[in-house]
Amino acid sequence: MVTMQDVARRAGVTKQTVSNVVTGRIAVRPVTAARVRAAIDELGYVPNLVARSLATGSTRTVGLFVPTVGTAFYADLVEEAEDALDEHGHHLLLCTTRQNGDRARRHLAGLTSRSVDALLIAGDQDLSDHLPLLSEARFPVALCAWEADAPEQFPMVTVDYEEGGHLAGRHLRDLGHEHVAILASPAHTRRVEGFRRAFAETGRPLPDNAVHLAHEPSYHGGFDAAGTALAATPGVTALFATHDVLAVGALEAARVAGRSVPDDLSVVAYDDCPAGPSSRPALTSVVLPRRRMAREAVALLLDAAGGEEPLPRHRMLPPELVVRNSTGRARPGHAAPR
Amino acid sequence: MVTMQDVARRAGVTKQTVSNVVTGRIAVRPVTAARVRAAIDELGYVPNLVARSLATGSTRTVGLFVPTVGTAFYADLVEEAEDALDEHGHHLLLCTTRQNGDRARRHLAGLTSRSVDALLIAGDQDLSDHLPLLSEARFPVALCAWEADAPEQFPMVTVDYEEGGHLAGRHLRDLGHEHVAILASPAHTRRVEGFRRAFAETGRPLPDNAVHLAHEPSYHGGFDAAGTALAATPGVTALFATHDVLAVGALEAARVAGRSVPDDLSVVAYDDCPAGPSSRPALTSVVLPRRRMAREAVALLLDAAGGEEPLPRHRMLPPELVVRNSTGRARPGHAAPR
DNA sequence: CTGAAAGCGCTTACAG
DNA sequence: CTGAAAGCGCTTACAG
Repeated sequence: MVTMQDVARRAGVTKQTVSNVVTGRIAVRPVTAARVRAAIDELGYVPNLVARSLATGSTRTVGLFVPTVGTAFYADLVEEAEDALDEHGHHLLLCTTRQNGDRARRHLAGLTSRSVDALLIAGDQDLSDHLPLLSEARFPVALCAWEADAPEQFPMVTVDYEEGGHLAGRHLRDLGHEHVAILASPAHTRRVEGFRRAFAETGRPLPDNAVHLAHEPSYHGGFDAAGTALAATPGVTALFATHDVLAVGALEAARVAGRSVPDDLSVVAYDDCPAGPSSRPALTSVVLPRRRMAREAVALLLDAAGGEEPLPRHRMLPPELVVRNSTGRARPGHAAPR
Repeated sequence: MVTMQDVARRAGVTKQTVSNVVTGRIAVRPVTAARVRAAIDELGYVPNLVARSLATGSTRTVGLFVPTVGTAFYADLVEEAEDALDEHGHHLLLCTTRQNGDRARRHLAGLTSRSVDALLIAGDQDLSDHLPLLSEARFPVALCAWEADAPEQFPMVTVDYEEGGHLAGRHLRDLGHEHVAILASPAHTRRVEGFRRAFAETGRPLPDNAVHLAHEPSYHGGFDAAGTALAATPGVTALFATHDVLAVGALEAARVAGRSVPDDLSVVAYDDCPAGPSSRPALTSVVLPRRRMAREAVALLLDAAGGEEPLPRHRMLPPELVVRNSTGRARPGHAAPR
């Protein structure tokens, strides 16, 4: 391995000067700098970042916790975070927590001993119980894609999940739907709240039993929940699924039940995934600015790593409703009498 | 930050002894060890891995290059690699190359200066042109999920892509299909070769124009290619898509063309993705042992990082055909005369 | 089994 | 603008 010392010798200077031209921290006379650079090229010198890290305390590496990388949402988030990090010369240490508390804990220890500059935690599904542990982290921590109650102590950029639900509800309401069912994953309380609000604010709140919990966040979970919902209340004219995969299952359940979408039944989804636009019919869905969120979260994190107090500490990005072909006007004939 | 020296002072020993109990490299008298461990707990000492890395030369960190993390195949591969790495106390530096040669190159430099122990490159889509660069890597490199010609110099574990195509072809052939079309991504040459072989070996090779290239590896790419294929040769009774997403698009194209699957048309896919089992009808598909592949690749890589020569250097895992509901017997009525 | 010394490759004040 | 010295927190022979 060729070292800074080797370059110095070759260029006829001291290694301190080499360090100066490499880091650019202190200006070096142009002729000298050129000689040093030539020596670097000739020798193929590559700075040893672990030595630099030991001296400076910074590794230019950040950790990223995500529940999984197997959904379009988190896959996009990871890729965008990586891009943003790359632009700042940082690298990414990935940990997919996958509902495994021990792994998360072990990784946290690993990140600590590796002296990462900061840690970004995306998604609150797995980490809620580890929050106390995080207060002891020796590096800045930031949160993103957080749907549950946000711990005040960490900077965060997230999405207005509740407003997303509200958009979905208002859309259905404006289309004249009165009898609707909700297919929800247990963690999606905000989305459900927002959806309910859309109906409550016109004086027609949804009944408690409008919600049907999916036993798993998958096609089958959606299929089963939709089947139950349709059987329980035949008068239902619209379905709100708190996640796209649930909606795809719901589409099939509708077909099995002899309901045609959107004529006999409207379906609105949440968290746009690739299957959404390409399913039949294409799903109307709440879409979250996940890439933008990842990018802003990284900026926040890097600010914190640089010792700056990020302001504002908590950002909330707005969702959007993309109307496609799975929703239409309520057809009175199908609504059960109140 | 509490250091080894602090622990030593507290325990009344020298830091060398602390090092010995932490690493376990040299045995320490039980009473002493206990005293040291107590001091570690009291002080909350965490070993500084970057200092250790500088001294030992090993970072217990490996790099992973994947084309993307946005498909089920690579998402699973990443998660499994992470698990396998975790079991060996290693961490994962992720780089999704996304057809961006500059990023890959920049990351390679980053990994070099960070002194990773090794690099795993999954997928040959983006890296083929960077191979020469890799020979200069200062750490072991291993390959996996490699469909193109394998560079001999690197250890590798991959899947028999050709045999996967052959399985698909034999399945269709055995079902009596004679007039088939192939919807392919340009890079999937092995899959196509294997598929052709299944027909050639019975003396009825497929015509050159049986292949229809998808303009992009997506639902739309599959939809368009299938539309073209069906229009070009109305006598076709079966479609082979070299990727699941293409097959999902093909399913819709079949519907538009008034062909019902599997009665009027059989469709077989490749590279099982979640949409496969849940599409209508569920897709018959070639499935690759991606998790097993990731795991074996990590084992290979860690062997190499440990200085061992991995044997065998090249492993090829067998694919499987999962028969679901998108394939059935050829119905003579639909086949055009030869 | 324990202790004193040198070294890993860099950066950071501090004199010149 | 350049050079000599100390230090980042560990590990690794090497004596005792």
